[in-house]
Amino acid sequence: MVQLMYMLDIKYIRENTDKVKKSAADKGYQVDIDKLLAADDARKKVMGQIEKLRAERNDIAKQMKTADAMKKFGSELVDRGKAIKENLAHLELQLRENDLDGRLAKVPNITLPDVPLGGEDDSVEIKAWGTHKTQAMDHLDFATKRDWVDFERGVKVAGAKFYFLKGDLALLENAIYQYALQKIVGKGFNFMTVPHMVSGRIMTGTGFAPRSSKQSDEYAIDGEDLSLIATAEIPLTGYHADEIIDESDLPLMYAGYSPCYRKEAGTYGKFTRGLFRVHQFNKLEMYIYCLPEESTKMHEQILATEEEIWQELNIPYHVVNIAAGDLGAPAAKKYDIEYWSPVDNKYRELTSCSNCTDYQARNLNIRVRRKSGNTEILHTLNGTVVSLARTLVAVLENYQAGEKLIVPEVLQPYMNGKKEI
RNA sequence: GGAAGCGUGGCCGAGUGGUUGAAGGCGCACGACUCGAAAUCGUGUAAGGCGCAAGCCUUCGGAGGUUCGAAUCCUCUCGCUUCCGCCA
Repeated sequence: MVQLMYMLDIKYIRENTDKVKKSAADKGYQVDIDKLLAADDARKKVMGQIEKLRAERNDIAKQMKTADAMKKFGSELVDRGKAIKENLAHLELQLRENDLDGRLAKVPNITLPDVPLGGEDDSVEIKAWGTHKTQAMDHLDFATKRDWVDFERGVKVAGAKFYFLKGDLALLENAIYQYALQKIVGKGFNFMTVPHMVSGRIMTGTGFAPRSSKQSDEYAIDGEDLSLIATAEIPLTGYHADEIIDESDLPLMYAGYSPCYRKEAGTYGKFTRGLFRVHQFNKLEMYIYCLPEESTKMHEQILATEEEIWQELNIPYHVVNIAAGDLGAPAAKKYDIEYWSPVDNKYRELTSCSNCTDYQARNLNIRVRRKSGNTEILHTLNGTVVSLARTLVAVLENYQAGEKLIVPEVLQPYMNGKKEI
């Protein structure tokens, strides 16, 4: 049932070699496409020989079915069959050693035409909203003073970058969650809870590395084929793995809430203080399965929904079209929303939404059945509704009033009507 | 964790060594009937690879093995169900 599925279609790579090479180079990936194509050539050649032998084997089996033939040619056919078996074993070993799949897995998704070239600094601002505040107390100092957060005991219990949220700040996190959940359900997203661990196949299929110890940002469970999820995007992608979905059922819009576990190795520094970059945080994520021709439109819709939230929370932000060099392997295009930090006097990442086109879907074998009856790989997209820890940072920086913190108006219903805490 | 049973196409479900890539049903598509629809009838309908095509090959949870030949027999493995144990 499970076919060989590739990150990118070998046929597509063959027909669009230059485009694939360029996208990989733009993204900064080291992949030798020529070698990959050579491996595919070799594979095809061996496959041809194998198929010829198999055809002969099947033919012999067919002849053997009648008792007559068995009497007449029995031993002759059996001998030929035995010889074929040996040859096949030899050729099939060659095929296994070719490792085309392994090579294909390293090819990243191609980028869409309107993705800027270059690295992190080359991302393009496409919109800015709101009025910047010019001054505020550091969120960690402010929250620590109010006894709202305890990193020291987080360290004692689990290690650096683990924390406890306490009292009104913990309640405020819940209020943000409730507000965002109502918002997204109102938009027609189907809310679901998700497994917080996934198998290696789902992890890699979504585009995350499960346990390649060094680069991996994910926590793997020792002795099990399980990793802690880094985002609800991962189980939400796996949800429809190996399924064929009727065209009339698309788009499928899901929302998942989960803790997100990330090693964040080597990211200590000035701008990662406090709650901004931690090993565990809660996040509400939206996820869409759609027709290939609709993914661009869906991407804009996801972005619009994200913007609506920051406008209602009245937090100044801008939208950035992320440059190729800063895109992960699965994304064809990505928008980040960054809020204006009056503490750091710069924009800092708050949410992110990606169009992964057919990359994740191909890898996990998720297809659409067209009205014509044909099947086709569909497209997937993901976007942050709210990432709670970072949203708290943004609110803490933007809503200070002396010793107190104003509760954003849209959150007050979820804070028992309190206007400040 | 222990025991037993099961894993077949978009879905349900036959099939226990040789025209079975797979009966039957549902669903879906097209056609007929109808003013139109429902119902009914007819035809078609797994996915993937190679090939201009004819056609060939692969796949019956996964990986090995036995055999001239495997959905069917053996081993391992994963999943599901039921019973027992444990427990929120």
